[in-house]
Amino acid sequence: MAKEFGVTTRAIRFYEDQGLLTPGREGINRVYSSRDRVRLKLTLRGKRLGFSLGQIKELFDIYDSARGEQAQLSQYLELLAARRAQLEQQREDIEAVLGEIDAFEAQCRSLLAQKARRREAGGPSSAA
Amino acid sequence: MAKEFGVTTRAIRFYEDQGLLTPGREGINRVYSSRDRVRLKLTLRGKRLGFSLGQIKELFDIYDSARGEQAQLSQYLELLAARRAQLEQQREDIEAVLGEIDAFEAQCRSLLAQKARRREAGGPSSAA
DNA sequence: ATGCGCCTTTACGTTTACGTAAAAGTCAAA
DNA sequence: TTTGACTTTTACGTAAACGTAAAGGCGCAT
Repeated sequence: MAKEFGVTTRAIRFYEDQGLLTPGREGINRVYSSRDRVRLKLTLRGKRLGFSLGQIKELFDIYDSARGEQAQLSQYLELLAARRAQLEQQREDIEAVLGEIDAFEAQCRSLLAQKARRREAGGPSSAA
Repeated sequence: MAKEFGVTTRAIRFYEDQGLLTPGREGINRVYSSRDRVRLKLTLRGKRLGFSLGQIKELFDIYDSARGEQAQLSQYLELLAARRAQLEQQREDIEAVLGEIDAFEAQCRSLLAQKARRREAGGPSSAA
């Protein structure tokens, strides 16, 4: 599974220690179910978004106990709302940074074009 | 400035150590320019997106040496493209997670509604 | 002069998320 | 049966990003 997802076995076992994965055993060897594969995928996605393993586990735990009492359900809804807010903040941040990157790229390209024109006009000299 | 941005002075000084901020001095005391304020804002935004301080510094350094040689400019464009790719991946991830949160929220709400109906119909008993 | 509040530097401590051996068990091929 | 490839557990090490004292300096109000 490590190769499959491009992570080390150490990382996978660490996720297991943290309760993110719960592989079965065949004798002593670990057997990963499709559930584990999904969870690993979600874990890596969470990581790409800057979530801590603890936060990711919270979400898993929530999902697992979806049949809890209504008080707990309400609590889950709260947590989900918090996550949603964070993600929307991130989305805003991403739009902002992408915009700035666009601007800076354009600036770079125009500088390069300028230099190219100067090379055509003024000859191959690099002097001013 | 710490209060202004809701971070500790320790964090601010740490960012300075890492070369993200470069406050001036009045005698021994630090004086933060508007440039520092902008950089702190960008730093915090980067952090919300899961960038490391090192990555953030790279972007600052790039921005600072925008007047480099064309070889460097091309290199900068490469780095910008890499960052853009990462951000677009994150955007995808965010959309996916937001979608899942929506689904889970809906599921939660329907469960709560069900329970509410049962309370109306079957009386206040919590049994099945 | 001295206490108070604020700033400064220095330095060790902590958490997170693994990396990196080390030592041992297992299973199949040669 | 021995070797090699793979797995397992155990455990110490590490980088990042600060937290948290500790110890002292600066200015000023009393």
